[in-house]
Amino acid sequence: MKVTIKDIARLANVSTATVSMVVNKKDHRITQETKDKVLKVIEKYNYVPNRIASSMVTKNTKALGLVLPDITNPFFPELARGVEDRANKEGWHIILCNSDNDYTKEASYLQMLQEKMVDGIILTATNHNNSGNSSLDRVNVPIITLDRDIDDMNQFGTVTIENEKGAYQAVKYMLSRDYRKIIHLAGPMTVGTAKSRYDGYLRAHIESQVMPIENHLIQGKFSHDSGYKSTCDLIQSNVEFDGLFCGDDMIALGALKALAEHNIPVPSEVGVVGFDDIYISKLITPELTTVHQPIYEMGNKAADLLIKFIENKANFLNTDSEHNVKGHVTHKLSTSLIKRGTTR
Amino acid sequence: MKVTIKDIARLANVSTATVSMVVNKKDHRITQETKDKVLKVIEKYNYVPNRIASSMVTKNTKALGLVLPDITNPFFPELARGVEDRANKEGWHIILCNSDNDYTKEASYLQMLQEKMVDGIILTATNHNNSGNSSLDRVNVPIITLDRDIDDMNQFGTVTIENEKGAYQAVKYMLSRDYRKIIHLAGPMTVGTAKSRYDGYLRAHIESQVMPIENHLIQGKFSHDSGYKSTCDLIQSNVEFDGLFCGDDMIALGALKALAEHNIPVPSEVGVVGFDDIYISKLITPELTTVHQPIYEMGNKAADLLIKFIENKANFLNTDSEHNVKGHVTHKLSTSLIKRGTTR
DNA sequence: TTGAAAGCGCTAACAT
DNA sequence: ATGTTAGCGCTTTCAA
Repeated sequence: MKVTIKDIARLANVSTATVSMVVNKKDHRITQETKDKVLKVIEKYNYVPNRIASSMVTKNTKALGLVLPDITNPFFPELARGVEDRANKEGWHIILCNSDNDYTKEASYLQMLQEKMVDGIILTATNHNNSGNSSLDRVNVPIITLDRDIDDMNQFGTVTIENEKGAYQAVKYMLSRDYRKIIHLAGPMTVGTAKSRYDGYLRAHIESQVMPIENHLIQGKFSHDSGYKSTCDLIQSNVEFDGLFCGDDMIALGALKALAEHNIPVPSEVGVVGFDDIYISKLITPELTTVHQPIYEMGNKAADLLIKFIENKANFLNTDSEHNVKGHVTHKLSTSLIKRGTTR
Repeated sequence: MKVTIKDIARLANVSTATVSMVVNKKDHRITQETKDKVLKVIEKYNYVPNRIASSMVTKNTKALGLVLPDITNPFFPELARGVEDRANKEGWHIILCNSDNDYTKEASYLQMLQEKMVDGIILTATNHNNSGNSSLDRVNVPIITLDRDIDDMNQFGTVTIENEKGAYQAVKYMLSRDYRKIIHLAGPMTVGTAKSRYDGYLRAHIESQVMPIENHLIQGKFSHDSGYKSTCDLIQSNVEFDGLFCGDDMIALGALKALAEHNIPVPSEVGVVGFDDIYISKLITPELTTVHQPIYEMGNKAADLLIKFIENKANFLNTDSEHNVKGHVTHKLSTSLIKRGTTR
């Protein structure tokens, strides 16, 4: 039989109220004597407070839901770690959910998390194109979106990075290194981040007064296979190119593989640039030139904003965040170009 | 104000018991009519059942704790995914904890998880050398250890792989490919898996009647940096070797990097074999020859055993598991050698 | 400084 | 087929 607060109270000859207070360190006005007495009994009987029961009365669970596409994608573990570290610091814990970019799965997780009474949700959202009656509208706990911004307005905040600018800087750099025929191996244009990165690609060309080559945009998925396949096709089709600006690092890794298999020297003949700076980027040879995203920090910041919001230290609305009319907080982190071995 | 089961009951002109039954689909003997009526009110008022309150009375949370060293280490996301998929299938959810191989942190997570009333815990344990009065003894929920077996006997089960055999096969293969001076770049020998893999290395040599070269064992950490550094040192010191059998893939990746930087051709001059088969292994060029671990399946199996144990479908004690005297279940999955480009 | 007791939202045994 | 109600383990107000 599990020992409860009542047992401890009885065994220590005090009331449950007293035990509760010492357990939760709200014991300013409890004598050291009773405190010790209670603590001793707790220790002796290995009492574990039931936080579920606490939650019933305090109405908070100190639990956060973390919904992301797939923890197996190397981008997300670091994000998750950023979230977890911030959360854990003050005794919060996180419930991990993989949505697989599946709208239905996401919705069902969102429902589940609410039933579990999480105090807030951090969401890397699946496409919510069709605004209106989305599953997000039914969510009545604070929700912050991460990495991908979405149109739904139910979230109180968003943490993203400067996708357009990051891409712009990368492509600008490629052009400065005399790469002139740069193909963009993009992610799906339905995803906002993919679109923004393409915008950056274009702006760099325009500002540099270089005309992008014909059919420079190749849409695919954010995956190794996609990058590999696109690049093989490219090589087969005899399109002339000397640069590959990739929508993310996984695409770049796939491209590098294809290039290596066809004995095309990198960076001398073809330059390759990725996006994200996942840790694998610097493990390979040559190391990948890429746009660094502060992934860990993004997770950390999102958790931080969310927790502060929940705790209503409402001064989360300050300084370095920019707000829109609806009180929606947008926190945009900057990227930086990491020049490594896949560009000359 | 949040709408509760009472509200729904009142609005639908039924009792809370009825609402409870339809919400939980224990509605065999409720007329379709009342069911519909209740469902309509639920929908209309967007009622979200409070599972915390349910847990209070049912004494189960459908929550599992997952404690692992670091989700950021590429071995673990796949494990976590295996766990999550199995858990989610039947409505369980998981609480993710990163222990950083820190004993204190692990203990505090274990405590927290119990307070949150998880129904079970899946643990990739930090070293529990000093048996006796470990933090595990204080855990009173079912716990299953994963990947690393430990001496503590509180856990009801363990899921691991055949480390010795996997290593044995790998080294046997290297020898068969005429690599004769094989260095073992091992993980810390304090970790059981590292020790077993070294045992396999030795057995392969003995059986093949090949004498391991002097100073063939180099201990390090299971990390890229460690592999890189060890290999650089090796090259600098002019030790003659033609093979590197690595304690895990991260070490192998580091070794490959060092080799590439020193222009030592792989696999012609030096063969490299890893262990784990993390997905990165096949993204690099040349692809890494390695010992495949069914990582996802391990997570899946652990969650499966744990859930079945909790649900007391106690026939989890069957067929392909072997038991020890104390009713402890050990499930050992097999490895397989994946021959790729880093061996000739 | 400490205790008594109401009540959080729900389930399940029992009653009808 | 549906309703009544005790009680899960805790916190917190109010009283002593």
